[in-house]
Amino acid sequence: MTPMPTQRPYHHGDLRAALLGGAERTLRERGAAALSLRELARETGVSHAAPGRHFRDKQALLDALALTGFERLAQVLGSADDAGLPLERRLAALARAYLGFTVDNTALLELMFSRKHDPDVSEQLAAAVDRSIGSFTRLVADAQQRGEIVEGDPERITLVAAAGLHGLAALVAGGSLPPEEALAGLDEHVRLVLHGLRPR
Amino acid sequence: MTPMPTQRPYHHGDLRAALLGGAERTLRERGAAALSLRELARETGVSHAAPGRHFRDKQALLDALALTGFERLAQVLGSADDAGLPLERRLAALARAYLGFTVDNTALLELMFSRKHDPDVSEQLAAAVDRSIGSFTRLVADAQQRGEIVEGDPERITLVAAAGLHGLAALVAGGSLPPEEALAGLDEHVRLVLHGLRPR
DNA sequence: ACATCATTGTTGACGGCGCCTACATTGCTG
DNA sequence: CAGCAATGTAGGCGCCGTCAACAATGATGT
Repeated sequence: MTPMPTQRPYHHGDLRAALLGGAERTLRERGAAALSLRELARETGVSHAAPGRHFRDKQALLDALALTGFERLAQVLGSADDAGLPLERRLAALARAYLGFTVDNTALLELMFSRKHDPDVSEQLAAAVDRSIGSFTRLVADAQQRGEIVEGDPERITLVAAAGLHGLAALVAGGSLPPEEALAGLDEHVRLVLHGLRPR
Repeated sequence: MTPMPTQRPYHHGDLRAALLGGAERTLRERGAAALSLRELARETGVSHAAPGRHFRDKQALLDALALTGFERLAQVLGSADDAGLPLERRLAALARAYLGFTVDNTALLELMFSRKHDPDVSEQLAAAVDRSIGSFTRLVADAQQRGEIVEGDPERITLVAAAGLHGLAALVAGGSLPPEEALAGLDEHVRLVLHGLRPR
């Protein structure tokens, strides 16, 4: 008979998902630098080479994590966007959602924007990114159509609107800006982006 | 006699500086992940444990690099700031300097904002950061005094002005935004930050 | 049903890494 | 010029990522 009946069967069943889950856990708890494939394998209860069957190398695992990150971000932003809201409140809601995601997933966010991605996955990644910023794109398009914001290349406008937000997110993710401070000043931040720094 | 008269003497002379220089070189050429203390020691012509005499551990070396980065950034921004310029051009010059530094030192910039710094160096680091954003602080203070921008907490105003810029820098450093694109749209970006997205 | 084969897991090994300890050489200081 | 602190060397430890060879399993076609 098998030595230990409580052992999982030889085949795990869904090792890939288990690895991704475990990886995101340590990512959240101890950061990306602390992520080791061997430790991950140990925690998941498989041999140290098992992860290699599902991810060509460590970077492939990180790429997969980044991809799921963008998908979740796209979903968060998508459900936070309410086209019925007045412009300023609509943008503020999006901003709050984005910063909330950042605060809850700092290490993941760093990963998502870290440039080391395999060209193979870059396509999927680019698509996921598009879906993520899609909420901002829609907001800008709507507002322009209603004449509520300046005309001009919508892509650039979106970039201006999103860059400020991403700057805050990057500072928070990097530890240079306390999350509370970023969240507290958000409404004011949105107001200033819309109305500009010049006096009325 | 010594086996090889062309060899450096037993003591290097200024190993610490040599290590920092070599480290920044590989940082620039192959990124932070590719930086290995042993390889660095090899390239510098010392034994693999020699770096340990000057940097407690790898993170200490990275911290020192980040510190020099902030000092150089502060200098770049300082000499790019011309208090005599009209507001918009003055801000644009600062923005261009910041983004230029980012493009020329992408990996270093990532390091500078990466949160993993030893509390011991964090003080020095914070001071260097203050000197870096000092240029923006001064600009905001001057402009407020002249009534050229809105009143209110100068720190928050500075944050709004700098966050948009840092967002662009972070996207460039992370590889999500091509440098040319960021630089090309800079003037427009500055204009929109000052005047806001709302129509006049 | 069952042989065959692709998939998925295991074991063992290799070289590289960061870091530590013990020791060697050098420069400084009294 | 003796002694000591600073600086470099040699070797070893445990961990890492990756690879190759092998084992178990599940799926497929007849």
